[in-house]
Amino acid sequence: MISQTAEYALRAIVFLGNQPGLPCTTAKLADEIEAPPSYLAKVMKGLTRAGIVESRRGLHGGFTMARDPSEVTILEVVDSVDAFHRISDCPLGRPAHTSGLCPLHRRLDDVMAAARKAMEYMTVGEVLEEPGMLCNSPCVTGPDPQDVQGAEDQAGS
Amino acid sequence: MISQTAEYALRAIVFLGNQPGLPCTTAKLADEIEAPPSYLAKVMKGLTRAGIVESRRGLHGGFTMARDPSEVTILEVVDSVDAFHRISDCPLGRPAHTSGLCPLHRRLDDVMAAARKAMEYMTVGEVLEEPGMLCNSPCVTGPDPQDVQGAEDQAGS
DNA sequence: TATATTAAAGACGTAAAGATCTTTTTATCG
DNA sequence: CGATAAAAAGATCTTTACGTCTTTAATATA
Repeated sequence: MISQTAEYALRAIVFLGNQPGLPCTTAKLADEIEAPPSYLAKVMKGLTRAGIVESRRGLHGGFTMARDPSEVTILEVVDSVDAFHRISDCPLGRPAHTSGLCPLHRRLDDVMAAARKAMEYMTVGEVLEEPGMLCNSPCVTGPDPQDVQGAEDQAGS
Repeated sequence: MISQTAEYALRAIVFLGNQPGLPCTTAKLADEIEAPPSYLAKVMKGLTRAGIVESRRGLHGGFTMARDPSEVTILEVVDSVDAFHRISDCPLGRPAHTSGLCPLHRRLDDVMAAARKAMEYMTVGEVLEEPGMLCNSPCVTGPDPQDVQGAEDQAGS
């Protein structure tokens, strides 16, 4: 639902939002948010094109927030790198459904709409203001992933 | 968000729910719901394992609903073929976040939770009962996809 | 102006989702 | 029993998302 690409974008924005004015290079950002540096470079291009961050090349360059974090929604960030689609047309292309979706797809679109709306109302500023350490705050001394995986409820035999 | 695989599963369930008792073969189902037959066969295995449909091999075999459509939620169908995950652990594995997510990931998990809950409350029966033609009803004479693509609002340059 | 530093752009490689095909197993019917 | 019809199982192919690498363009500083 939220792609890996969107995850990286969100982590990057949260980090940049925490250092207003200070440009951060792709390399440093990647290190901070634990994203692959070369891939992050691509992701940042999307954020730049969307006008969420500003980029400066050359020495002392890097990325800074282009707008106030309180004016940037989570949805904008997600959409800028990985368009989050609603269902607007019948996936089966039924001519009878060109105006209005069938009961099934209307419901599925409702789910999408709910998720979209939830993200539209969440701003980056809100996330920053909330007390509690962010993932990319330097809150720990060493990385210790602990590899807690599994123990998911499995319905199949 | 709702994968192609889940789409096929949902269309199949809606079709089967419309013909209680009558077994439908993979080939017929695929034709009706416009899914690739060989791939649909795989998808149906997931639904069978989850106990949502029953399968019968041999002549006059096929798939039928194993439970009443009103007792089957959209979420169950989606989960049976393509587990829909919540965010339970910090994606960065921060030891400080083993109990509780950071402000960002808690919000992202909220979005997931909302989507999940929405699907949990939608039953297949509800979809079937609603007036309005379903995508896979034989409501049209010929397929005319019309290829209406594009014209999406684009936030970029 | 020359050099170092940085993002932009794009070619290329990898992994996972989506899709196809073949073989095996189970069932029906003559 | 033999033939046919169907799902189950699994090998393989394709497409797309994810990720790496190299080259180019822009910016700062000496």
